[in-house]
Amino acid sequence: MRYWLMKTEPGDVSIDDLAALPNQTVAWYGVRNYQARNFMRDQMRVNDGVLYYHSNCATPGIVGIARVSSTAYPDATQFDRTSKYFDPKATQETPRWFNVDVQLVRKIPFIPIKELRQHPELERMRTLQRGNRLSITPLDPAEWNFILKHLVRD
DNA sequence: GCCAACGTTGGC
DNA sequence: GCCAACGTTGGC
Repeated sequence: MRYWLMKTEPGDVSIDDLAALPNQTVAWYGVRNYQARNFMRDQMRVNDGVLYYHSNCATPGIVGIARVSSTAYPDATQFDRTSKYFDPKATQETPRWFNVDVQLVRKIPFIPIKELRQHPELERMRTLQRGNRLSITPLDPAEWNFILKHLVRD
């Protein structure tokens, strides 16, 4: 069982958008970075833990807990000419991009990135590293446990 | 296969 | 809106 932090822009699929979707599940489409793709395709398993993170917004931070609810399958948007994620080099026979499904477990009280930065236990988190731009990053179990035990208040 | 130019990400 | 950091592209 692995743990992940997955970024989304709230204008794209916010935590409330996710909560309103059928089965509270979303296909994690649109990832066009090979490292992030490989995490989904090669390492993610059903029931892996996910921290749902809002990025590129006024107050970035963790907004919910989710889980991986499918293994990876070809990202449908790569074949869709009308999608901004269309990839002319991808074919049905040799898809280039993959995604998993992510299902909401529960919304949590907002944990801003500012607060994450205050804890030495989390200083090695990939998301907090300078220059990090990966939208999907692995979390140490220790980091996951620390956040759930000490930072999640409900 | 190098590497400069370019585009994107994302915190601030 | 700025800009540092990074990934990708494409000419050579």
